[in-house]
Amino acid sequence: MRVITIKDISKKCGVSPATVSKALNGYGDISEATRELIQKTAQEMHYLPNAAARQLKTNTSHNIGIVYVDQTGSGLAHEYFSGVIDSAKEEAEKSGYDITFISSSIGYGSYVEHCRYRKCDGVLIVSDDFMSRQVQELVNSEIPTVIIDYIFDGHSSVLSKNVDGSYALTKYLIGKGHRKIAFIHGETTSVTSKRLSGFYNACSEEGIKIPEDYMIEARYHDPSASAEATRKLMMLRTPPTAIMYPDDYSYLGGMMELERLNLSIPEDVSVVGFDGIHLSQVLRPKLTTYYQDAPKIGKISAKKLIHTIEHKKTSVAEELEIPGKLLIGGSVAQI
Amino acid sequence: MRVITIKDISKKCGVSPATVSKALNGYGDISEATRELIQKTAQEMHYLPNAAARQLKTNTSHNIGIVYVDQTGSGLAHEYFSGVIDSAKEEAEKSGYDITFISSSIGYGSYVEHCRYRKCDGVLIVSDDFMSRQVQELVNSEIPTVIIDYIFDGHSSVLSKNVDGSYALTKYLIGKGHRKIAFIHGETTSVTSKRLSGFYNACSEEGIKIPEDYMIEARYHDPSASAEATRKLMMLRTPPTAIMYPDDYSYLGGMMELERLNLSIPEDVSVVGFDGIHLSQVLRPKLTTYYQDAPKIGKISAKKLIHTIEHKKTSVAEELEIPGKLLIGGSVAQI
DNA sequence: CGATAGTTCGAAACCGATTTAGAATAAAAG
DNA sequence: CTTTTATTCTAAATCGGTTTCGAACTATCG
Repeated sequence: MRVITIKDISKKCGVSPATVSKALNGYGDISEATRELIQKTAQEMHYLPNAAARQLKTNTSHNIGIVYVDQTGSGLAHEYFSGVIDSAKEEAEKSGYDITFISSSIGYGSYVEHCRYRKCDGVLIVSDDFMSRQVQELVNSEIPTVIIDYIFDGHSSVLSKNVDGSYALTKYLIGKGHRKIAFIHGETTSVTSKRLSGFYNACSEEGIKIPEDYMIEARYHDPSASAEATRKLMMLRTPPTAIMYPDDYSYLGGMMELERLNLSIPEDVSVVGFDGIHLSQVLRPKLTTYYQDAPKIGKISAKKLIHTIEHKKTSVAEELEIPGKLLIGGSVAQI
Repeated sequence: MRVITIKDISKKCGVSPATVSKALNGYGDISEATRELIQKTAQEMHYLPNAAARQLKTNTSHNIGIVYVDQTGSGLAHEYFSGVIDSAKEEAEKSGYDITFISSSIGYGSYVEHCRYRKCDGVLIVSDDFMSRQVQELVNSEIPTVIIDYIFDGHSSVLSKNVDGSYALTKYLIGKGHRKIAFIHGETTSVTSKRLSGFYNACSEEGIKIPEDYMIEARYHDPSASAEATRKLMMLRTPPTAIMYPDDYSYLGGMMELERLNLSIPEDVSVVGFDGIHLSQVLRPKLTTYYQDAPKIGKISAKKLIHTIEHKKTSVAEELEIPGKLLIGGSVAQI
């Protein structure tokens, strides 16, 4: 049998299509009796609204785009981002929104155009590269956006309590007796500057002065960049006794490099990460790191985005900070 | 300014909307001159077709659904599945297909209904649970499907060369002198039976008889199931010298359990996994495992699905086997 | 009882494209 | 110069809903 449309129901019920539409969409000017009849009939006939028709007329798709750009090319394999996306998806679905990936812009001029073509009601931006023209253009477009792990003025962001996280890690290291602490930090972004200030706060509280060559920039999620930074650090006249990595994934590069240099963790050098992905907890020694609550971040950002979509006028931009947790492993030695 | 429609272009060019549509879609009955004019104008005006309108009329969405069910609840965090999905996405986008997640059926009766509502031209099924009614229903629907890691009669599947993989692993163990090999294998599925036959082939070639209690079923991607199985195995009067795990992720459970039992790898017991996810290669010792070419699997399945969609009548169901690779780590001892 | 208000419903326009069937014109043939 | 054929274009229907505005009817009120 053909696909059931609103017209089929209207015939069966002896009412007009307009009435059916209203009955199904909870309009007030339909009597209880006909509403029930129509709903029952729709059920019986396995009626399924036509998303395209609805979208065409209402100009909303109940679709959320996810822009996920991963410069390092490891795809969805980043556990942290995967976690965020996955839980955002779940949350969105609860409100009847589906997820469409806007990762690529092939065939369209840009992300914005891709979103417009698919009429995404809103977009979640999870990216490694917020500086790209395409992302900028998207953020400045008419499409509601929520941004993960980055701050754009006048837009809502969701991120971890980065200051706290990095502060906690630093404090922990200091508590273990470390004074010569190196920080391999990510490229300059709003997140990085927060982590830096957490770091400096902790240091200055303890009266510790960090030499300049202990601070090295290395791209997030890029093990080889962190490997190189690690090498540089350990080559210094006075190498650090502890290294903070931009993230757990990057730490893998450091780990390998230390292996190559025949240095063992934590005997020769202590390390901490950031993210608390599953991976970090199965390494030996277990990595001491700051857990970012990816599920919560995803959930909150979906909620915020949907709220923004559905209350365009009243909704205001917010910067939402989600608490994480210090995970203590065995990667830091007492000295 | 408003969104540009085909009508705006038609006005500007002094032709009918019909002509514009045809010019833009490569119909033959349009003169070169007008076609060029129209295309240029469309460019200039930043025309973007309305996906909904097109979909409504043509009844195709250029949208591919991905059903990803993850019973274990770890979401997209499974690196293998993430890899498959990610590369399928990339491939699909090359052909102008977008990806919509059909993971949930909340708000719809079922996956099929969800797909029908969004008018997915086809569906990629990546699941932990192919026995579920919903998946069955979807596979038996009118919607073209390609299935990852499972075989449904009359449908296309893409999977690794499981027989070879498990054969290679077993052979490797035997080559290292192992005779007492236990196999913690996944639940009964087409994939599992292939892996079992690869295993038995290798064993019988070498004249090795595996006792029944060396064969334990444990759910795929369930570390705790594998942990329990590991415990059982090591409690046997004559425990195995080597254990094969259903997959790398499950191995983590085994790893922890062996740690708890104070057994070291590979000195006390040798282990191998299956999947070759990144994780397995940063563990120490590095896990010996069979790498499944997730990117290739994703790519091929997207290709096959799109081909099926675009050549419904001529396309035939295929079972595509993608070769993987034995990754030799340090988790197997010579005895 | 006529006027007014309130309920319930339907006609019709509309969203933006695609596509069929045929019109108009030009070119070729007789 | 008429007829045929090819070429290029358009009118109009259509996809399946939503929504406005008014019609029809019933109930309420003075």
